[in-house]
Amino acid sequence: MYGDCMRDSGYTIQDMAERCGMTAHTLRYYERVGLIQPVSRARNGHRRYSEADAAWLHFLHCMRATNMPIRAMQRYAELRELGDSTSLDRRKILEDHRAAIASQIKELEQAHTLLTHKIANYKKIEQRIRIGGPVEEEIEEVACDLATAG
Amino acid sequence: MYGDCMRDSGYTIQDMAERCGMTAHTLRYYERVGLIQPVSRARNGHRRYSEADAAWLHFLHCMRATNMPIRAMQRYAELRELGDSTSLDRRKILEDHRAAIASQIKELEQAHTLLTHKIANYKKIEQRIRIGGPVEEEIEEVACDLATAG
DNA sequence: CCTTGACTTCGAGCACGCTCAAAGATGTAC
DNA sequence: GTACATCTTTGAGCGTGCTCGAAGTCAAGG
Repeated sequence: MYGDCMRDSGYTIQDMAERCGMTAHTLRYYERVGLIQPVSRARNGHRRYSEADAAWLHFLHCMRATNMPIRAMQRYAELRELGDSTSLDRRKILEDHRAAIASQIKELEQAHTLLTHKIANYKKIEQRIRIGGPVEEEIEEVACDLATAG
Repeated sequence: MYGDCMRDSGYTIQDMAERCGMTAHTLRYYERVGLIQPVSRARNGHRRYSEADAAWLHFLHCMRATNMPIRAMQRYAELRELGDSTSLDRRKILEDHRAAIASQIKELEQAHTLLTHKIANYKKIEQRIRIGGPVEEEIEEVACDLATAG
């Protein structure tokens, strides 16, 4: 396919997609919606991503992976383009998202605990089935009612 | 509105929605797609939810809140209807979801750390702005490149 | 009797975040 | 020069999970 002369320095969209755990489609989409500034091009018109692009895209990926809405990311990207004077607003956005992350972690941890209880309960039920004993849905009293609610 | 004779025992859909942090729309939707068995009715045809329904819906809510797909919840609900013989399959589903939760927590914690770094960095930048010093984007070397990538 | 309000069903619509298809350009290899 | 791969743009389409609107029922209150 492509030899050495069309490199024009930088990552191709495919390279970048692999590096950031996104698809090329997504990278173009992010550019379209303003999450990343127009990427520089090789002479043939193909995108060539820089290291700075890589870092920024990696950051975007982290934010999306933790459920920051595209809207918020757009707002952040916009402020970033405006320079240092927007530091406060940008920090606010990050602080809000950090809080959102904290509350997600809390919910996930609660569910994790619940599941651990329920899984233990299932193991007990399976044990009863194996030894042919009576299978009652609620074998033990667990901290949370939910462990035996299904 | 409703006096005493139409109670017919059980929570109304509104009560239930509030109790479980969902909307009445969502409760009907869950019933439609088989996440909950047809709910018993008052004589006027209105739904009346039992305590058992409440526990099950609360569980469903926990699973959805931690991003279990509706599909998986449907599968689980289906097995639940089939009784104890499906214990193993159900446990597998819960174990899979618990693993998914663990990996979400991991990702969220990483992002949380990253954000803490970035926020600290923004505070430094704001400090420089206040004292009128030179504002360089990267004031400190932080563990993660990303802390200064935007 | 008429209004009010909470419910019912049903199907359509929506927000989000991609994801893809079509048509075309360009560069490499044979 | 022909095949092939990789990219380009544009606009449309899709999967998920609700969310809503329309039209109707039913009981209570005035």
